Amino acid sequence: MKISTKGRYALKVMIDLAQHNDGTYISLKEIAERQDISIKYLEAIVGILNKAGFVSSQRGKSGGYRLSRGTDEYTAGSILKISEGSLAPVSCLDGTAGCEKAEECVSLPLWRNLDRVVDDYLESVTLKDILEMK
Amino acid sequence: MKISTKGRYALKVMIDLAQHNDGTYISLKEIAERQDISIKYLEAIVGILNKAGFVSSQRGKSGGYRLSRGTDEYTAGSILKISEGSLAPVSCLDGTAGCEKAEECVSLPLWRNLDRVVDDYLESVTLKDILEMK
DNA sequence: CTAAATTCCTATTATTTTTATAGGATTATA
DNA sequence: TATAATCCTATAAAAATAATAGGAATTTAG
Repeated sequence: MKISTKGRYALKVMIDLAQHNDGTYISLKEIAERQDISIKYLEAIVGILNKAGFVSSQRGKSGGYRLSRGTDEYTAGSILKISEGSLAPVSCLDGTAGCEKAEECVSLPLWRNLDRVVDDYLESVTLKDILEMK
Repeated sequence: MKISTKGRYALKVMIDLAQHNDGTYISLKEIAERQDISIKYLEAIVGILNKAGFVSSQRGKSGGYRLSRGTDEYTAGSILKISEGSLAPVSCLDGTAGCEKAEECVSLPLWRNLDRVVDDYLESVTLKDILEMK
């Protein structure tokens, strides 16, 4: 039940951008040094956040990334879902697919409830909240 | 954040044994057929449950497995933790290790809370509850 | 008694997913 | 116009997951 580095690093990037949220663009070089993650791997992760509109980018010299909304407008859940693809504990709850044996599956209600519990919590926490947590 | 087949199958085995909980020993052959999982893979999974004392085994002809306690004495969490090893969303919350940068880690409180939320839910559900869920 | 059916044990293999790295094209600015 | 950045596609390395294989040990049913 682990969150992969994609999700963890995506959250770190968002937190880092939030901590340097002064309207200027922050380069991956800076983030990579602060968070101790390679620039190349960060490129892949920030690419996802960028495509999803979670960050704005500026190419070229002195370019970089910045948050595109206020820190209270991102939930932990939204960041993790975008970067991980899905947070569902079993793949039959991913997207639209759904298992054929869903009707008769005795375990499914448990997984559904677990999914709900996780989602409820992660959607209740904003990036702003995370910065203030201790 | 997926539960692996180890955890899913372990739960299936426990549910199957609960559904045939008449004091007799149920062979892996039966369970394998009902749950559509290979006997060989089941052996590995039930081995874990057996070592943990979750099931009792009887070797030899007409042997098999049966629950060693009442269905209300197993939580979903205990079954999944034994089979998966850990349910923690990040490895720094596994066992005793702990990350060196824990003090300064801005994400950690979120992961701790998520771990708590998951654990609270899964420990609140018993095998008996699962059989009655819909 | 003994053949059959089962658990138990240790390796090994195959597959998939995760975790990156590489190289260079494109873009904007200082 | 050189430099520093994002962006894009492909590839590789490592780790974890999922499963199989072969046979030893055990118990019972006939």
